[in-house]
Amino acid sequence: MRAGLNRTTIIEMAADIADERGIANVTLKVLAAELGVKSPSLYKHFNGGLDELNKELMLYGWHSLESKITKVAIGRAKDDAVMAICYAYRNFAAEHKGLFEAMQWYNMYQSEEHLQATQGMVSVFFQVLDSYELNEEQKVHIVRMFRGFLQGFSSIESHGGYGNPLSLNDSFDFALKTILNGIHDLQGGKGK
Amino acid sequence: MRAGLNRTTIIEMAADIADERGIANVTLKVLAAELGVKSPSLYKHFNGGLDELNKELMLYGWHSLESKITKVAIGRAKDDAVMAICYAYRNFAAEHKGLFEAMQWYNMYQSEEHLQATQGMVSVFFQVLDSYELNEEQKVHIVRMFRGFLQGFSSIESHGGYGNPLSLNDSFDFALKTILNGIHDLQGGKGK
DNA sequence: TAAAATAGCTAATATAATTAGCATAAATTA
DNA sequence: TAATTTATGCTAATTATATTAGCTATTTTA
Repeated sequence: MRAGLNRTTIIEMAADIADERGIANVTLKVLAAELGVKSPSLYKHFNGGLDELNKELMLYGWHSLESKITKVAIGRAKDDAVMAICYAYRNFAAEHKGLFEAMQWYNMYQSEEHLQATQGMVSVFFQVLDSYELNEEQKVHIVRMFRGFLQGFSSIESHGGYGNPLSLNDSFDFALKTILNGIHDLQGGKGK
Repeated sequence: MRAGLNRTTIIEMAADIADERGIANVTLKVLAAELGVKSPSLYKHFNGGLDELNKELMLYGWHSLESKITKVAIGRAKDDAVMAICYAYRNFAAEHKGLFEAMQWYNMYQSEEHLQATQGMVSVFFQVLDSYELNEEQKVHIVRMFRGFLQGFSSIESHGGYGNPLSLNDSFDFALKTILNGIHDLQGGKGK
């Protein structure tokens, strides 16, 4: 009997372990045990060992996130679409703490692959921003602002870094409204 | 002859290694070699080994950042102060890539100590926001927004995650202005 | 169904962290 | 200042994980 593993099943298990037991437990030892094989066997699927696996985990995370935000953006436009995307991002980070951590952690090795992985998400943002009257430069600035804010806020929230008892939902909402106001201003007060 | 180490010299060396050779090289082996001792000797200063050292490195980073932004905020008020703080934050992250990474990485273990370490920076923000007419809730939202944005933007920038060739300075500036506009709106258009 | 390729295994090796126990420098105190 | 204590370093041994090498059985394919 063989275990019948492949790259996908292994990566998904790694994501599960990251979320449920923390990123520190994403080791070949733990992973192999969960999959019912011995750790050297994993090299048959990931030649580059743990490094390659972590990189793939990072890519898997960004692709999953892209898929989520693509879905929620369908059938929406303008502020409605932006809000939906941002909430989907934040929810993803909350529901996949370990994976979300891996997504950021493994960008340590800044790579073309990482750029491509986030590009999917960036494209969704750009498409949504097409429903406003903005020039290309403005869109770039706005997308960067959203990405920065979303990653930082989600990361801090996820680690319990916001000490104050005030509602985090309210803060998140406040921030999104603030950015959206900025967008409206650029359009000379045109539609939301 | 003894090496004459203490916790501070060790942590500072760890920060240097993180910045110059990457966080992956912050190991007891490398650290001990740089300090001219053998790795077991470091346990005399850090009972908890590498874990404790990393935690202290994280705290050291936040304290350093706090010190920087406190300095630049002196003698400034309102938008001028906010801009100065934010640029100091971003510059710190750029000048201390490795340390900045450690500051975030080691919040994996969300702890009271981590909350306290960031509290210094939060206090500076609150003090600066006192120069505006805002209620406490608004201030909390705004500080959270800044923290989120600054951490995310700096982190992405630092890892080369913003692919577009457009000026990052302009994007950063755009974002700060957008948030500042939001603050002005809350005050009914009062002073900057 | 024979040959080839694949996916698992065990055994061995490498690297880093950690622990135990020793020695001596430095600091403290009688 | 001598004696004592404590702190800081060392070496040797242990543990944990990643990784490599080489073997075997299963699966796939010609």
